This record gives sequence, structure tokens and C-alpha cells, in this order.
Amino acid sequence: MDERTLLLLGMLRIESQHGYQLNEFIEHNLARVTDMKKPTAYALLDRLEQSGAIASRLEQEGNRPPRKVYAITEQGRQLFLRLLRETLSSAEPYVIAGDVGLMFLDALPLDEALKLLEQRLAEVRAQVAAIEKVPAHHLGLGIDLAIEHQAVLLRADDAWLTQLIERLQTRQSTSSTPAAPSAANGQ
Amino acid sequence: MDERTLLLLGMLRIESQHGYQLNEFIEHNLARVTDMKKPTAYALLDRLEQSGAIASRLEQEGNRPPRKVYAITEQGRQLFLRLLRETLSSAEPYVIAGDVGLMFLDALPLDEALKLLEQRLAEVRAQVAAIEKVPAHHLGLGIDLAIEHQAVLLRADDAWLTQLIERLQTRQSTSSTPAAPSAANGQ
DNA sequence: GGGCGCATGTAATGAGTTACATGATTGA
DNA sequence: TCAATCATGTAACTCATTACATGCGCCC
Repeated sequence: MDERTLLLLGMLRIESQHGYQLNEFIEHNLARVTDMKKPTAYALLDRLEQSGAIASRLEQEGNRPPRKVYAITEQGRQLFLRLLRETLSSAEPYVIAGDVGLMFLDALPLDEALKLLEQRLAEVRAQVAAIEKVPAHHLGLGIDLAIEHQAVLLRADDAWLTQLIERLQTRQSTSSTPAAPSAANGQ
Repeated sequence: MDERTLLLLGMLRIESQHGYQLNEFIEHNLARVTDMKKPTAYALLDRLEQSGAIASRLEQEGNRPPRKVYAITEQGRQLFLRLLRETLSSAEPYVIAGDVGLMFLDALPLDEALKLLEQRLAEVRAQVAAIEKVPAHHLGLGIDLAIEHQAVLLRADDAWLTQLIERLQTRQSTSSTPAAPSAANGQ
């Protein structure tokens, strides 16, 4: 929740915007950084306004639906800075969804495990490729940094998975037992 | 939720256990792989039993509280395999909590940003160290694999953060403006 | 006798998602 | 005329967490 609040405040700090605008930007440019959905953003904006971190004024252009344009307040800036300092200074231990699967690799015959891991590898590579062809310097801000970070992790994942598949393949040619190597430590 | 179900089924596939036992093992050995809490596990076991994936029998030892020992059923094995194939073959794009902070690095004076990132780096390194001194081959299963994966990602994070701090430091000596480098792509 | 371990949960709460509602405008 | 875009939300639901309840046995 704090992350989402930080994101909204950070975006409003750069420029006053209405909810739709924020949501569009998030959906089109920040899908890799956050997975916040639209109603969540609207609800958060409401709460932030009630707590005084942001303030809204109604705006209307022609006969279009009225917009609620939010501006960050001084109080909001303080909150923003506090949240920013918190997130930057700490490293939440990440829990990777797919890791549970790895634990039970040996429940499948080796050749099937290999086939599945190769599918996973293909997806990881597709994600790397997708990131790499993003034009860079999206806007003045440090989005690039976040994207770069993602790319680094994805490449590490790629390398490890590739190596894991190789390890499993050598085992395939020697014996004919179920999967899971003896975990020769990475590095 | 699927991950948690997969985990419980996978553990029961190896050995019939009661809830307390499962929870203890998760808390002591799998904290890095999952963050499922006890009441969640109990509730999930309930639901799995109702759906027929597992079956329980009551057991009592002396005057201790009675235990509900769960065993996986044939139906549960099928479910387990389906979930396992799903997780192994796909790569969920991960959303890293701390990445939002990176986006707004330039909202802080460079020297403070550096100080905070160094704190983050220290935490990452502490996590790497903690992982590296885990004894390995926990049990017959592929936990080691999941741990190894974590270690690989953490080391990649370490390297990237270290490099980011360096990049920011050279910028510090040259100019005196706020943070955020031009994101020279990480290899 | 006081606290920890064993073993099960329940109740209240919260955060977030999905699916839906509304209603005008613009382009094919 | 039909669909998409603009712009705001609401309602129902799911998932998970936190805090609490219970009660016996064991060890210091």
C-alpha cells in the first residue's frame, strides 16, 4: 500500500493530474513497476485527499466528463519524502512466486521437467526482449532506473535458468532417474 | 493462492503431516520461499479437505491436543501435478516493491540518496550472507534449488546496487545537482 | 507457579480485484 | 450506428493478516 501511495504522490509531485491521467500512465508505462488497478488508484486518491495529502479541484472541458485534478499539498510532500526514504533505504526480502515449483522439480520425469523449464526460460527471454526495446528516457524521471533494475534481475534469471537446464541435461544423459540436481551452488 | 496450495500439497506428497508440523517447517525452513502465515495454512488445509484433495484422520498422543493428520489423495496428486506444471512452465513478471522508490531518486539531494542506497545495499548483503550460511541439502527435496535461485537474484541485486552507487558518486564529484543518472544500461 | 511448547482454530479487519454502471463524445 | 475513448466511481467478493481464545503438559 505504501508503495502505491508513494507512486501516486510522486507522480503528482511532478505534475498535477486527474485520476484517469494517472491510471493511463501507469497502465501504459509502469506495468512492470506496479500492478495497481484503476479502482484501487481512485480509492487511494480519495483517501489521500481526505487525509490532506492532496487537494482536488474540478475541471471541465466542453461537454466531457468533469475531471478531478489533484495537486499535492505541503503535507503530502512530507509524506512523500518519508515514504521515499523508507523504501529507498530498505530491501524487502522478495518472495518469488515461481520458486515453490522448483522445490518439487523431482516430482516430474526429467524430460518433462526440462520441457517445462524451457518454456519458462522462453518467457523470461521474451520479457527481457520486451524491456530492451523500450525507448529509454521515458520522461524526465528515473523510470529508466527502475526498468534497468528489472532488466538486470531478468537477465540474472535467464542465466541461472539456462545453467540449470544444462545441469539437468547432463544428468539426463548419465542416469535415468527423476529430476533435481545436487544444487551445485550458483557462482 | 495457487502457490500456497502447491506448497502444502507438495509437502504432503512427501509425507503425511498435521497442520502444526507443516507450519513449523515453513516457518523455520521456508521463510524465504513463502510468507504464508499459520491461520492461512489452516484455512487452506480445510478447503483442500473439503474439495477432496487431502484427507485427515485424528491422532492423539497421550494427553496432548489431538492432531489432524492430513494425507494427500489421488485427486490431490492430480491437482498437485497440474499446479506444478503451471508454475514451472511460466515466468510471472515480478513486481519488485522497492522499485517505485528508484523512480523518484532525484527528489532527494544526492548525498542523502547515496546514504539511503548504501543502507539498502547493506541489507541486501546481509540477506546474501544469511543465505550462504544455510547448511544446504535441507532434506531430500529441491529446497536447495529455490534457495539457490534466491541467492542468484540477491547477488545480481548487490552488483547492480553497488554499480549504481558508484555511478552516482562520480556524478557527485563533478556537479552538485540532485540525483538520478542517465541510466547507462546495465550491460 | 509461570511461561513456553503443542495444536487447533475464530473473528475482525484490511487491502485489492473483478465486474458493473453511467453518460457524453468522437471516429469508422 | 456501433464501438471506443473519456472520466468517474460502486458493490460484491476474495484472499490474507492480526489479534485473540483454548487448554493441557513440561521444565525451571
